[in-house]
Amino acid sequence: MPLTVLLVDDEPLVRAGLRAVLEAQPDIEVVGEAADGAAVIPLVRRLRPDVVAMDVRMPLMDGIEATHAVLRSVPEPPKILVVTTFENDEYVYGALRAGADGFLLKRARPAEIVHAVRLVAEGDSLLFPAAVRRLAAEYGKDSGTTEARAAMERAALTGREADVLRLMARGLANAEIAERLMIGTETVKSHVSAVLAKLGARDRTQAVIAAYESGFVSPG
Amino acid sequence: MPLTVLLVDDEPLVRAGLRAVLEAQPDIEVVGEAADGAAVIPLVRRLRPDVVAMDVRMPLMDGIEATHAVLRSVPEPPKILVVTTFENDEYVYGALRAGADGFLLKRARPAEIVHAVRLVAEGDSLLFPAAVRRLAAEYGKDSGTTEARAAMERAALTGREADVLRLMARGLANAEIAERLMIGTETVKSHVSAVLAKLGARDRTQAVIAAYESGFVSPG
DNA sequence: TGACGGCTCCCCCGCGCGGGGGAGAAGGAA
DNA sequence: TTCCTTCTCCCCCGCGCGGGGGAGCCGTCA
Repeated sequence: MPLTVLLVDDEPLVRAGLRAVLEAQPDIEVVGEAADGAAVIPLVRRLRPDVVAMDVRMPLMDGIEATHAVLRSVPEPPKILVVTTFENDEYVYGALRAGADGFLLKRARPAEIVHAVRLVAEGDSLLFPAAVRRLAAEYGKDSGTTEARAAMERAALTGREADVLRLMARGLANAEIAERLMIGTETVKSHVSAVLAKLGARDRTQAVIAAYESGFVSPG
Repeated sequence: MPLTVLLVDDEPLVRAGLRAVLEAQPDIEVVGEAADGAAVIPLVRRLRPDVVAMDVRMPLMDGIEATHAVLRSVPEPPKILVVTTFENDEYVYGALRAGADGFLLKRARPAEIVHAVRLVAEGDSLLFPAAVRRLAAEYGKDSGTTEARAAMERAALTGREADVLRLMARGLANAEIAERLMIGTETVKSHVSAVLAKLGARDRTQAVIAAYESGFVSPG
């Protein structure tokens, strides 16, 4: 009996990616897809998947509400694996509180994705054990950084720009970044300018602030 | 090359149990044992284990301090798997903040124990990802890295310098800070220079990073 | 009374930063 | 193929930033 998975994401591309990765496994079967949280409940009722891989950010009904609904829709609800782009997504905490069983970063490697699906399917308590769940319950949330995070998403930095921003956020000067990345300082300047433009920042300090506020980098 | 594990627990019985469970695996080798956190560092230096299974509650030096010490003892520190009896152990949150990679309940089944060791060894980000780590930091209320916070305290900024740093951390230029504080730009420059000198920062970007890392300002 | 620290303001000076251009190479998509 | 993005590197130029000085005012404390 294969491990059945239901994919829920508003982006077809992401669904296709997940499907490709998961179907490559002989014992995993993607039994359905949904583009929005509102469409999930009937699908869960009919397909009874073992795992629901759910995006947190979706139109109409987001992953938090959908998680809530799914868990109350059937007597033996599927495991919920929350899919997100940013580690410090406020929505993740919300989903956790709603009863999600695990979460997964979109930039995870294929092996990690498969791994995560198997883990939640097994009901592995290492993912979101009660202790962590309690943490989330007591977490005050609503920090107002949603704007910053949205801005960071809209920015759509390229890989190299992200590299540069990470090093900027560690206090490195252009020449130091160039040395670290083994490229010329003029190249670094180009990337820095691109980052500033995309983030709407006037100087590197504002860019670094945006990086912190959006959770692109985290203190500690 | 087997997966090497170092056991740290004040109870010999627990160590024996873990050893029995882990040694039953052909690819896992228990390379050493310690009865207290204080004894861990030299062992880690000598044995270079892949994973340290560490009890949080121990005499002399507890698992939190020990985790801290281990992570600073060698350039490529082992993964720390925190072992605890209770799920809601406050010490677990402390260990998490100290940089532990995963945790394990003593009442876990043998298969789960082996599973957990393998997971942390693989560096699986599903255990304690940054989001959960941040959650723990939030929960503990004391934000910021301990070192960074200590540095900020040592800096002993004057009231005005603190004002200026706060505005710097909001991305304001010197002229804007001057306007906001109703003082001259030259005055602001004086304060900025003082802040940089006290924080050991080379430029305002590094100062702002220090402000975030120390919890002087918080995202959101 | 003097000494000290904090806040305020001023000067000069070097330089890294950021804007505005342009341009070639590589690789994927249409 | 052509088109586009990404990454790479180059030029010039203005300017804000930060360092190094100095200085006056006003409190507190010895």
